[in-house]
Amino acid sequence: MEDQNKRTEPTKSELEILRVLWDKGPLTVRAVNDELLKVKDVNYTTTLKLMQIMADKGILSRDESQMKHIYHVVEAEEKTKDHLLGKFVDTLYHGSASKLVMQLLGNKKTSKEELESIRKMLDDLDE
Amino acid sequence: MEDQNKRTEPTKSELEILRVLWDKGPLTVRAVNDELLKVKDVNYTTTLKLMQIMADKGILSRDESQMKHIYHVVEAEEKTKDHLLGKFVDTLYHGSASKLVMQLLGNKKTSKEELESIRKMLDDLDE
DNA sequence: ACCAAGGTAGGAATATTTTCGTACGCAACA
DNA sequence: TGTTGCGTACGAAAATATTCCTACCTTGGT
Repeated sequence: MEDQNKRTEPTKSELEILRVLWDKGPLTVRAVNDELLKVKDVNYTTTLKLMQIMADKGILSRDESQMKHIYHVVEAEEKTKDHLLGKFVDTLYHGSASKLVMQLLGNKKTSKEELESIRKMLDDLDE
Repeated sequence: MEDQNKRTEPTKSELEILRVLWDKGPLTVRAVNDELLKVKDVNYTTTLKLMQIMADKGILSRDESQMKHIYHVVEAEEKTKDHLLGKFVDTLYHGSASKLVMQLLGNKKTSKEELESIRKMLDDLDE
């Protein structure tokens, strides 16, 4: 039995920070904030506070050996996403992955290339 | 240019109510609350308030001709889900639908039947 | 030695979301 | 007619999430 279910979800803001760390790897608060600033207006201490909270929760851990602490994500990116995706499928598609994919395929935004890529994955899976 | 982007997302609780209405069709507050009670402990007036707020926001509309108001969802279920799915893909998979599907396929929870169903959809799409 | 720049810590103020207490209306019926 | 059950309305409390002010520390340059 997994404990996936009682896991505490990252909030919206926390997720923004996770995305930066997933993409760029372990960073200082300053670096994370600089990334966020490219997208939205946010005060340095706000990001600091958020990352401290995330560290408290165990979502992040940090290297305090230097004055500029370096934060890194504790759980593997794929595992977190897996959890979030599972919850999403449950919430919107009654747990049916194929219903979700159907919606994706019906979606205008999904390009030919994406569709080809998906088919290839299915084929590869048969081996 | 769509206005999909500035659309205001339903909150978590609002989504729970939407799911009930999507599944069961237009209902009174009492009926929605009864459904929610199967899953969680929630006071009637809480559900009432939430649905009133949703009506204010334009997410729901209601038939007030009877004392027991009947609420129904304004926007088509598929359209709302499409929007939420799009945002999800953007947020977690940099907008790549195939990356999301890859995660889905790698997920233990996705059954053989689901996979077959997905393949069939892709095949059908070729015609 | 001092100052400036840039870092952390933490509490308090805000904003948002969720919950519920209370007032009040209407209809059935003893 | 009065009382009970079930409905709506709405303000305010409570819980969460977000933002930022202020204090203080450390390092580097003058």
